[in-house]
Amino acid sequence: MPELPEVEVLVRHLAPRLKNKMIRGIHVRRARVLRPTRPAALRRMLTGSRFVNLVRRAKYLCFMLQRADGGTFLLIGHLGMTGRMFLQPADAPLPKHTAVALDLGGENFVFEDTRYFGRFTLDTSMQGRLGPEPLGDGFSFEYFTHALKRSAQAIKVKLLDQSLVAGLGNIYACESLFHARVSPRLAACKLTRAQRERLWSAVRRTLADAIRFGSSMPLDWPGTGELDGLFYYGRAAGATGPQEPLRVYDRQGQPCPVCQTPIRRIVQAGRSTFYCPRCQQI
DNA sequence: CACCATGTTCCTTG
DNA sequence: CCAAGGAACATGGT
Repeated sequence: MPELPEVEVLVRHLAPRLKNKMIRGIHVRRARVLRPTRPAALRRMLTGSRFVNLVRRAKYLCFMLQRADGGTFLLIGHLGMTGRMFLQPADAPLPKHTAVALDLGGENFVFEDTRYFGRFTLDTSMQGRLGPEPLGDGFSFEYFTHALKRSAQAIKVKLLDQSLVAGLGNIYACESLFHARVSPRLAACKLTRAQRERLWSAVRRTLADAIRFGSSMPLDWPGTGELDGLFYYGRAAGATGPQEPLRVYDRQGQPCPVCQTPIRRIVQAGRSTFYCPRCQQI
């Protein structure tokens, strides 16, 4: 479900709603998502702590908490493929695939994840392996050029490498390559300067546009509404608005929005890639 | 039954 | 040592 834009929109939604709230208790229904933190350790740290801030790093949610004694620490969340996080009234039943729920008094903060690939942990070690934020200053054109220079791997696969640039997933990697008119099969070191410039810009524009899109409508955070679809941005009941602006992802066989050539699906590094074979030639 | 799914990590192979 | 590929994780949809 979540790539950088979905996590960003979620963080903006949750941050003001969690700020200063105290955790009264914690239910761990699926200890696997805590790895390597143990349930007792998480309970000891969280119970009695308050949320002081929430920020996004790549696809991770970084909850900053403060204990009663004043000490602060980080809780790291990741939505995996199917995770959701939302607040619901204390008397509402927890969803079937609730992994963790935090008792905030009048409401529960729920981490629900059908496939349980997500994380809810005190382990921060993955942060050191992440590349720069694609929308930040660290992801300069010079950095991008240097990072692609010596790799013969397909550019699509490189865009999914979180140590190169952190936050792109399968959807936005495909969409960015389409916007840049670069073939996903092109070896990273074979991109021309013009192609690198287009792709560098397209990555940033595609992500920024998705954040804007996700921010522009009321969203169905628990995903229980009928309009919940492929994407995190299931519209809240009764909401109207533009269609999700994906041009090639999950559209194999459908006409390219630019040239009408059927969109093609191939497999790279075990993941589907969608592209227009005419607009994105090698 | 088959195959597919927004992600990450681990293991094997070269 | 590194790069690349594949399987595993777990559940549900088509």
